[in-house]
Amino acid sequence: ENVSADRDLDDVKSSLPDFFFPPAALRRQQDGGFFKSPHYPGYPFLMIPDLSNPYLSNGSLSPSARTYLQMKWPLLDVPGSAGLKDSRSPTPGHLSNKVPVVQHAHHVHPLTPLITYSNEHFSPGTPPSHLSPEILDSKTGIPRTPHPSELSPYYPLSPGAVGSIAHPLGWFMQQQGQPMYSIPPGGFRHPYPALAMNASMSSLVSSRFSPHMVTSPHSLHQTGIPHPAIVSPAIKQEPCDMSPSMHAKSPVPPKKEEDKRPHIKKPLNAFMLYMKEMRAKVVAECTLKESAAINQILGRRWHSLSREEQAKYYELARKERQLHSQLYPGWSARDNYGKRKKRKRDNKPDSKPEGKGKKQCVQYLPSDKMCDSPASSHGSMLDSPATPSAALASPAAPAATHSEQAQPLSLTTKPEGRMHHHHFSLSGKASGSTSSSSSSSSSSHTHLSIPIGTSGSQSTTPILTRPIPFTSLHPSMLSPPSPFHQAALHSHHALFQSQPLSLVTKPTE
DNA sequence: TCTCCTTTGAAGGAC
DNA sequence: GTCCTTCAAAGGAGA
Repeated sequence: ENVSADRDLDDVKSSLPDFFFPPAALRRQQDGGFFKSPHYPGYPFLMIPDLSNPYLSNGSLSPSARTYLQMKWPLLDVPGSAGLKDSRSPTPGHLSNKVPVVQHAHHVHPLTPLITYSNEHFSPGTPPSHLSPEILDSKTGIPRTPHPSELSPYYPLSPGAVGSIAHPLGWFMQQQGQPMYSIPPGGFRHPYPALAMNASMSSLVSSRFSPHMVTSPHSLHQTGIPHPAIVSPAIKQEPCDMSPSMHAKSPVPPKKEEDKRPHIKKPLNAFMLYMKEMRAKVVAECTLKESAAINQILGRRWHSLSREEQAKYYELARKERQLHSQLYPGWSARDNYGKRKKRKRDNKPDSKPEGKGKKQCVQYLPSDKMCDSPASSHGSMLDSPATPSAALASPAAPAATHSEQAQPLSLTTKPEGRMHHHHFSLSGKASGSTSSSSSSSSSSHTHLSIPIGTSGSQSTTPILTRPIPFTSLHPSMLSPPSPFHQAALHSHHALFQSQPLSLVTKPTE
């Protein structure tokens, strides 16, 4: 995966000027080859068990965190007390775009290592070395403006916008080459007190971008918030405040105060984070291009992840939410309701099975289209294996799904999420996730299942799916069952022994 | 141009 | 506590 990820990254880099991505040799020189070969390119510091505060008050790594780091990344040289790359370190962490993680970890905010733009990091005066707006060119010795990726790849500048600020997760998203959030081109007037950018913050932001960026017509509003969760109205095509200059040009009168609110996106959940990271890889491996199909694959892969792997993303998501809540104390997910075009929903999952659905009963991943791989899973495969990973990885993790190995004729759980949980859940907590997905995509079941055995009745539509044998799957699509999975499978078998095949029927009207 | 599709997870409202 | 709904990302497909 590392090779693949590096390759992807290199591909991206190769398309950019050397200014942005110095030659590998130079990079190695800059980072001293310190982290040139991380075992895992992502989440180096987020995987630390003692996430609440993996670092000691003096900035050094706590023993437990150090141990974990060493275990997780054997090649990672984890200093004992001097700290990884201490903020006082002569080697700026941001010079390494490989493992930015470490670069931020040492000057971690007490809350989380993700917060690099809390006030304490924006104190007036000369910013610390790791936040220095300039990087000495190793060739000329002349200070140069760092590339966003060096600051934080997580918040690459959006087109025409300037206002990205280093995001602690930047390294995580770098491979995708896309910003997690964007800043309104014209900035905005934030509705939340916590969004106010103080002078030091503002100066830092402006100082961290090259002149042409700062002088962009869409330069960051003085009171703009350099957080990526705020989406550009230009992109989202949603009502949003504009800078004075924009107002001057716009014949459209300012809208209602409420409409001026910037669109603050929801923080990404664990799966979304995973998707962002893995999408490119799946796309590369598979000939499929449709996101819906890719997402199906990703969904399956997600379930095939080990508990530890998922835990990384849950933790990452947790940090992201934490950060988000700090930045936008008054924000509520409800605020975004109705911001996007109302999705046409069928409250009754089957009111119109073949109704407007454009792709009803269409398998995104037909069995004969193996995308030379995996995923190619049969649509029905999507119902398979199950791993209690998620359920155990996080308190909020959903219950496990079932395994086709244990259940030759597996049931699509989409329409009856709750029921699904009741039948297959291996954990006590049955989150609403499954049902939520079913509700949000009321017709999703038809895409993933092979309707069979309708018994000639139109009144009910047994949602049955016939899983594909593992042998028909591409190896890369399925992870070999880990001991954890095996244990889960075992439990699952037990479950099924006590509850044979429960047909989930979908009443139609 | 806009919406749908598809995935999981989080959050909030209703009951 | 349970259930339901919406949104977060992504980009091809279809209207």
